This record gives sequence, structure tokens and C-alpha cells, in this order.
Amino acid sequence: MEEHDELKKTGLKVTLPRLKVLNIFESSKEKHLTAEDIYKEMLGSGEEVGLATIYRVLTQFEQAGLLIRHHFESGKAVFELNEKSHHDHIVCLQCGHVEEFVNEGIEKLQTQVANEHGFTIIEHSLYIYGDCTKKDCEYKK
Amino acid sequence: MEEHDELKKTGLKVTLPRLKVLNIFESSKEKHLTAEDIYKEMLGSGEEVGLATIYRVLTQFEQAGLLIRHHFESGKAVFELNEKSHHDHIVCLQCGHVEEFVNEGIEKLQTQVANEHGFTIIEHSLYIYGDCTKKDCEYKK
DNA sequence: TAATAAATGCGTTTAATTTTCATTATCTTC
DNA sequence: GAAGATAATGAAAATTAAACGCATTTATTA
Repeated sequence: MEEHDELKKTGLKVTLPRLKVLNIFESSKEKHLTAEDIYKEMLGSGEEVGLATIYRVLTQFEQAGLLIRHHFESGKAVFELNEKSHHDHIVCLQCGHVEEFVNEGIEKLQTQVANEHGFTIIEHSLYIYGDCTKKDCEYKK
Repeated sequence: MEEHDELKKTGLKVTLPRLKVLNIFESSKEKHLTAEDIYKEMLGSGEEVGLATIYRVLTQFEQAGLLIRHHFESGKAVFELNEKSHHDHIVCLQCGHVEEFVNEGIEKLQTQVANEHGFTIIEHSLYIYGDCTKKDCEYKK
């Protein structure tokens, strides 16, 4: 009961919709999902669920630190499991495929820039947008 | 007639709403403005304008390369004049104050990361979020 | 200045997300 | 393990940012 315990720790009640949402994130091939994605996935596997519940659960999971919310250029919010280990994103503008990366050099330079401006850095978001033409750009939007 | 010529160059007709929008960006203390901000500003100075026009004009200006559109965490689109010279942003989470910066090291490393992933980089967005406590954090949200 | 082509404002519409509220399920305690 | 308290759910309505349709107005260009 892995997911059951994860939920318990957050103080949220352990309900079917919440278990299912967590489960989808943990078993999905695509790590970055919108509320709509999850809703369709659940309807597809015969769950009785309302879209409002998905939105609520996603926000609660974000507040509980289970998920991270991203704002890509699309306008819709995208969520992924909070792996605790920080990483940034590189997004293909053609097919929407997302890859993750971490670059220590960039991290260090950011802290340096923040210092230069008298800021204490709390977080950051870095998205590289490009063209993954060298790869199998066969993902559908 | 500075702004007049700027508009001409884009091929767009030189109209009052468009001149006024440009003017607001060029004279505003705050460089980063939402459609709503501009709308209120114009109503405030007695202009007869519709919000739809603002949205249209902002999008046209973006396409013409006069403005850059940002997606901050707020969910609303934020625009700024396109100074042509690329820069990133550091945002204070307390007061919303935004500063700009460019760091060549970060730029280079991004290109490198893109290459490693087989991407051709088209653009990127980097926002550092923090606390500007050492400065006069007296801006109101 | 007249003709034409584009821009405007208003109201309506869409898309994503949030809220309300009555019903239902979970948790806690006995 | 059932009862009561409390929180979660689903459906529908509300909200918010942004876009659109169209009749009217305005800028351009000849």
C-alpha cells in the first residue's frame, strides 16, 4: 500500500479518486500531465469522477508537496511527481515532448546572479524551448 | 513622432489605441504590464477603449516584435517592450518587483544542454524567484 | 476627398479553472 | 464494527483570462 501511506502522511483522507490520481502519475509513461489528461485517463478506465475533483486533488497534492505545477507556454497547467531532486525542462515546440535535465553550472550561476541583485533565491524555473528534430519526433500533441 | 514611425514600420495602421498602448509601455515606471493594467491605465486617462482591442493590439505587437509576452506564475500574460537585447528575469515573491539580467555563462550552458539532448534551441525562459529583502521592498503587489 | 481595407467597441463565446452545495464517503471514537 | 463528526465528491453554475463576430468607424492611398 505504497500510495496509501503517501496520502496518509499528507493529512488528506485516503479516497479512491486521490489514490487513482497518484497511481496514474506513478505508472504513466508521460510524466507531465494536465488535469484534462488525468480526467480522460480515469474516464477511460471506467472511473466515476468529476473534473472538479481532479483540479481540487491536483492543487492539494501540490500544496502537500507531492506534485509540482508547471506553466508551459500552452496556457494549461502541467503537473509532475515531485521527485524531490530538482531539475529543469527542455520542451519540443513541434511535438510537445518534454525532457528533464540538471546542470550544476547553471544552478551555481543562478545563485550568483541572485546575489549580485541582492536577492535570496527561493526557486527558479528554466525552460528551454526547441526542436527535437534529431530524435523520433513522433509524439502527437 | 517616435511611436508613430515605430508603428508604421510594422505595417499596422497608426491608430489612437495603438499609439496609446505603445506610449504607456514607453513611459511607465513598471516595465511589465498585463492587458488589464493597460486597460485600466487608459480608462483612467479618459480613453474610450475596449478590452478586446487591448488584447488584439498586444498580440499584434508581439507578432510584430515590439513586445515580448511572458507567462509568470500568476497565470496572466505579462508584456514588456522588446529591447531586442535578450535578458532573463528575477522576481521578488514578496513584492512582485522584477529585475532583469543577462548571464553569458548561463546562456552558453543552455545551448550545451540542448545539444546534449539533441535539441536545436529556439528560445528559453528563465525566471529566478526570490526575496529582495536587502532592497527597499516597498513595492505594493 | 472618395473608395477600400483595416481597426474598433460591444457583446458574446470559449477554455481553463474554481466555487457552491447537496450528497456520500472516510475517519475517529466508543 | 456502527454512529457521529468531518471532509470529499460530483454536477452545475460561476469566474477569469482571452478570443471572436459583426456592425460601425477610422486610417490609408489614389
